[in-house]
This record gives sequence, structure tokens and C-alpha cells, in this order.
Amino acid sequence: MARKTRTTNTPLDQTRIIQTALQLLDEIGLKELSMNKIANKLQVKTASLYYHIQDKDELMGLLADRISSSMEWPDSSLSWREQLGLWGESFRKVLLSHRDTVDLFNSSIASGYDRLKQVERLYALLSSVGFPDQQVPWVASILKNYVLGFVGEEVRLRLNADQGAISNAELSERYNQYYSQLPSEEFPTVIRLASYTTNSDWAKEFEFGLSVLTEGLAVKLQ
Amino acid sequence: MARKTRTTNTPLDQTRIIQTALQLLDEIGLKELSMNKIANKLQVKTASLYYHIQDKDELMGLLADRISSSMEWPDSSLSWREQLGLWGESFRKVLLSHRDTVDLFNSSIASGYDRLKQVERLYALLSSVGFPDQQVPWVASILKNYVLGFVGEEVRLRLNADQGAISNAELSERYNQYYSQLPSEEFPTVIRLASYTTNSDWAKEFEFGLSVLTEGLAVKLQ
DNA sequence: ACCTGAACACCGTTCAAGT
DNA sequence: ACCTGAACACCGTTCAAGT
Repeated sequence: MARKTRTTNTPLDQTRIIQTALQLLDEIGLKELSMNKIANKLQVKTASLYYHIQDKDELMGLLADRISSSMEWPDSSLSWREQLGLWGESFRKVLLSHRDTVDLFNSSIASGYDRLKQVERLYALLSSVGFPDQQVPWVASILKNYVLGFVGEEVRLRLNADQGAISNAELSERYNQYYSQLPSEEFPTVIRLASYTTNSDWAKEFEFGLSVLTEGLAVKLQ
Repeated sequence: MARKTRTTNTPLDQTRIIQTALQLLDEIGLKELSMNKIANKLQVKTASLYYHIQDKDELMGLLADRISSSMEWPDSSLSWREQLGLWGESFRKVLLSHRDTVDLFNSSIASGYDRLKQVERLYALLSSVGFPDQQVPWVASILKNYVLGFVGEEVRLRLNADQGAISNAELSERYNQYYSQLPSEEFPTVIRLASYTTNSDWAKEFEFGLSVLTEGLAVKLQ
């Protein structure tokens, strides 16, 4: 038999699996991301993945960790309001840098090094600002949930728009039509505000919400 | 052939499917809830479900709608702060009344009658308080996301506790041990606050967060 | 009109066996 | 040590066929 000259594939390891999974995530989205497809892309049988990884859940956790490792942190010489503002924008940017990250983060508990590191930094910031120990995890959780919730909704609504390759104005018009079909005695306010439920400036809306939080937190700090 | 006296099953319809699915949801949780198992519980073949329902996604939406139909609404004669406080508690109560409701709500867009009705009521409240039209959907979204995020985390952490049938003190101890394994130069704050990350009074923490939001909103209203 | 049998194209995971 | 073949117990969905 002729000796095959096919190059031996570089061996599998967690890093390579994660990297490929992340690529695939961006191509096909979280719902379509399967162990089979990841293995396929790595030119390997599915069972091989299980030598390097416990199960799909663990892989999802590693993915989330990998993504959050690219968080940038605000300079600690800034005021706490500025720091929180920049933190929020930075977190949002990270979440928008890959597909379906919000679902990914929500489906796995933060236990990896990189995600814990984010928690550490946020705790430290809040603690230095003057929040009592008991409230620090509470406040951190509020902030984290705000960003996750916001970006989750942002992505859901943007997807609706992108699917049809439609302009903002057209989308707004479509919503208007949808809502105006509703019985007007039952949904007067929804109908009246229909045009405001879509065509918004996401960055501006994000900042608005974050400032609601910081104002509220400032009151608590008094 | 002998005539079978087996009672003919009451015919399938959406309502019966939803009801059974909801029961099953509480028994086995969202991840285990499959069309097969729902059909099985109804003593019917899986394919039959598809005569009454488009697909699983639609069923999940109907489920979410059914759950949110039992929302109670605060008396509109109260102050807006009180109304928002009661609204939050009511929403939280509804979410805690069935298993995995947060994932359910997050995986389906609000389009059914009952969920839209909740939106209408919240919009109306915020509008009457004096928020400008553009901000009403923003604020509603902030409030909704706060409750969903909070309850999601509450359920996740409570589950950790219930799995081991463990007391609050024991759980806190376990967390302490877990966190103290971390390198102390890297995670000083997380380690220091370890005991506060678990044994909290959920109702109190919920109220705290909601009051942060209302204080912040009050500032915006000035 | 309502339900089913049978098939399709997938899942995640395990484990003995191969190299 | 690392990978695979083969199997297991499931998924959601479709559709011609039965009553």
C-alpha cells in the first residue's frame, strides 16, 4: 500500500475545541450548535470530544468563559459613575461580539476563571465605592442582569429586523400595522406607543437605563 | 368482535395540551419537557399534537401566556411607587408559581393576548406617572428585565441548595470552602464576601433592587 | 375533522475496542 | 494517551393513510 501523505491533524485539545465551537457559534447560532457539528468541523468523530470535555454543559461554560476573557476594564482613577458606565458599555460590547451570548451566559453558571475574574473586579469596584458588604453581591447582580437583559432584548429585536433585510422605518411601520390590528379598547397604550417600540437608538437607550440604575444607587449611597 | 367499552378519551384541543404541558413542566422541568412526553401523558401519539399546534415554539409561547394570565394588578389609586412595588412582587410570585418560567419567558417573544395585556397595563401605568412616550417602553423593559433576571438567579441558586437538601448555613459553608480554594491574591473580594453570596433573604433582596430602580426613576421624573 | 404509523434527519452520551 | 465504531435512548416534525 502506498504510504498516505495526508498531513496528520494537530491533536485535539480543549483550546482547539473551544475555538472551533466559537467560530461555529457565530456561523449557525446557539440552537444549531451541536457536538456533532463541532466534531465535524474539527474533522473528528463526535465521541472524540468526550475525551477532552465532560459534556456539552461544560463546553458551554468554557465558551462563556472564553468570551468574557476579552472584557476591557475602565481606569480605576475615574469616578465610580464613569467606571460603571464604561463597565456597562464594555460588557455590552463583549456580549455583542458573538452570537447568542446572552443565552449562553444564562445557561451556564459563572465558575470559570475569567468570569469569576469579572465578578472580582466588579465586587472590588462596588466595595471601594462604599457599598456595605452585604449589598455588594446584590448590586453586582442588578448590574449584570441589566446588561444581560438589555442585550438579550436588543438582539431579539434586531434579529426581527435583519431577517427581512428591512429598514428601520419599514420595521416600525410593520409593527404599527401589527399593533393596530389589536382591539383598540383593550390595548390603547400599546397601540399609541407602537412606533416607539422599535426604531430606537440602542446605545442611547442602554445609557438611559444604566443611568437610571446609577442614580438609584447614588441615592442608596447617601 | 366484542364492543370495547373503553371510555373514549375527551378529544384533544389546545387548552388540554397546554394544561397537561404545564403540569408536566412542574414535574420534570423545561429541559426535560418534550413533545413525546406531553403526548404520552395525554395518552395520544406525538403526531396528534401537531394537528392542534404548529410546533414546539408555539406551544411554549402559549404556556408563557397561560402562566402570565394569573398576574394580579395593584389598585390604581395607590402611589406609583407602591404600584410598581406591588407589580414587581406580583410578577415575581407568578414566575415562582411554576418551574423554569424565566427560561420559558426568555425563549418566547410576548405575542399572546395575556402577555400583551400585561404590557398594556404597565405602559399605561408608566404613562400616567408622567414618563414621556419614548421612555415608556424603555422603562417597562428595564422593570421586566429586572424581575426576570432576579428570579432567574434566585431559582438557580435555590436549586443548588435544594439539590443537596441542605440547610442555608451548610450551603454558605460550602460556598465558603469553594471560594477559599481560589488563589487569594487574585480573588480577594470574592473570597471576603463569600458568605454574602448565598444566605440572603430573597424577598428583601428583591425589594432592595426594585427600590434602586424606583429611586432612579424618580430622579428621571423630576 | 381528527388521529396514527411510519419514516426522516437529527440529538448527547457511553464504552469496548483499536492504535 | 488518544481516537473511533457501534450502539443507546432519545429528539421535533412531516405526511400519507386510516376512521
